Amino acid sequence: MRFSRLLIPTMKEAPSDAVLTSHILLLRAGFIQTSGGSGLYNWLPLGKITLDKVRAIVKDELDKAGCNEVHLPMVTSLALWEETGRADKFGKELLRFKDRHENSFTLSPTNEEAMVNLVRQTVKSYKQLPLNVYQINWKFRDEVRPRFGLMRGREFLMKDAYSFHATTEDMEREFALMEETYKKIFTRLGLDFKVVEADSGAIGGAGSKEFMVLADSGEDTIMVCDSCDFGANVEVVAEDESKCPKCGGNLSQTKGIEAGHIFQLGTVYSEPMKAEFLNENQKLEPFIMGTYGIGVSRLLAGIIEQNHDEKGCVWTKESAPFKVDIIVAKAKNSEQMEAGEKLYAQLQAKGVDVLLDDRADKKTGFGVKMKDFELIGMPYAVVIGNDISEGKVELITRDGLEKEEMDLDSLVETIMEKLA
RNA sequence: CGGAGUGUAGCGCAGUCUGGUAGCGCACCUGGUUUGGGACCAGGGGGUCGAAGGUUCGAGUCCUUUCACUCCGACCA
Repeated sequence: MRFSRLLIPTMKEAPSDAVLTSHILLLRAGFIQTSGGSGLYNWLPLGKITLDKVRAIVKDELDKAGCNEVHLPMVTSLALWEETGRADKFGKELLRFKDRHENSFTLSPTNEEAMVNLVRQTVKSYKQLPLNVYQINWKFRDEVRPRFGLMRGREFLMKDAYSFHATTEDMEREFALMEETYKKIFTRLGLDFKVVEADSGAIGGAGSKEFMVLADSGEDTIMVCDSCDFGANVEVVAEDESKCPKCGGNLSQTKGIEAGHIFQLGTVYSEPMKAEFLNENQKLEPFIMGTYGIGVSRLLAGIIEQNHDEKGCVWTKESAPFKVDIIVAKAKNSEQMEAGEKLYAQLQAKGVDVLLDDRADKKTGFGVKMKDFELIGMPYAVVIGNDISEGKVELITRDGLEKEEMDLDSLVETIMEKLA
């Protein structure tokens, strides 16, 4: 895409009410903007592109693991919530309203009931099991205190998956598969993370694990073992405990952002909702369930909390809105502009997501383009400037801001190697 | 929900104590000069000062009420 045609309102100064690094940078770099209410954000073009990239990675790995993507309405009948008693349990966080016929509804904060409803009216036999259905959809929680930008908004994008099984053993197999799948997703996104034992909270069920993006700004405190892979939220391990319950090693405390959470549910939803299937002995049994969530929009905040410097965002390769920013230093110089256009077409032909900074207005000089590149944080920039007459350009790596002079002839090849 | 703050142009702020015609920087528009690190000069547009009520000849400023937002806490897939 062309910078001149994209709405990218970068700012020198951030709104004074933003305190968290990721919040400040995402606002300043023009990814999101406030939308007139606490915890509500407009997703501007760069933010939408990036969110879609992260979403695509989540979808790709889930589909490979055999999950079925579906879409449920954001508006759920309150009657479903009353079947499990969670209408009361969720309290005011559940935003309720009535339609013109005075029927009660809610904006979905999570969808256990709705998904169980989908399955109970579709799946009748053990032969249809196991089944893992998911959606990536906007959720709404009327948080007591929304804060920190995308970290705790009221509206947020969440991937919520639900698995249905005939036996506990099969559910545990799926739980392990989801843990591996989540590890692949977090690894592809370039995140430093830790899987920890967690409390099941309002969702209920037996075992649960959280995927923590390690960051000092995280809202959760976790205990990690220095000699094995054990980790736990302080909710489930005493904070003063110093020995690992698994191997006896030393525990130390750190902070994390909860970006994923997987649960072994059992029948806590299927029983009250009478979601049952016929087993091979022709007997009705409730589904054994698991549920698996990822805060997709929160992941963006997590990526930036972990990857930034004093100049701006440093997106990881798979999350970046564009992989390469072509900076045409003087857009009115036809030699530079033509070289930029040619490189843009070449990279596009190779399937590289590339941004051409073709801005030619007199306010937007070389300095502005560089500052925007650094603030937005694409992995690479190619500067096409005065040396183009000798066939030379500059390649800048955002992480570390290392610059190297390159021959334009071999540039595409070099970039493809770096992106591989 | 408890505690602490803040609301003045798109963003950052001054002005409020001590009432007297609404200001500054950035951004935006016009013209010119610039052009490898957020340029310069000149001119210009944009405001019911969060809202309502009150005091006063006169309120951004004083009083009352209210709303919104932020931070700390409690809460939280």
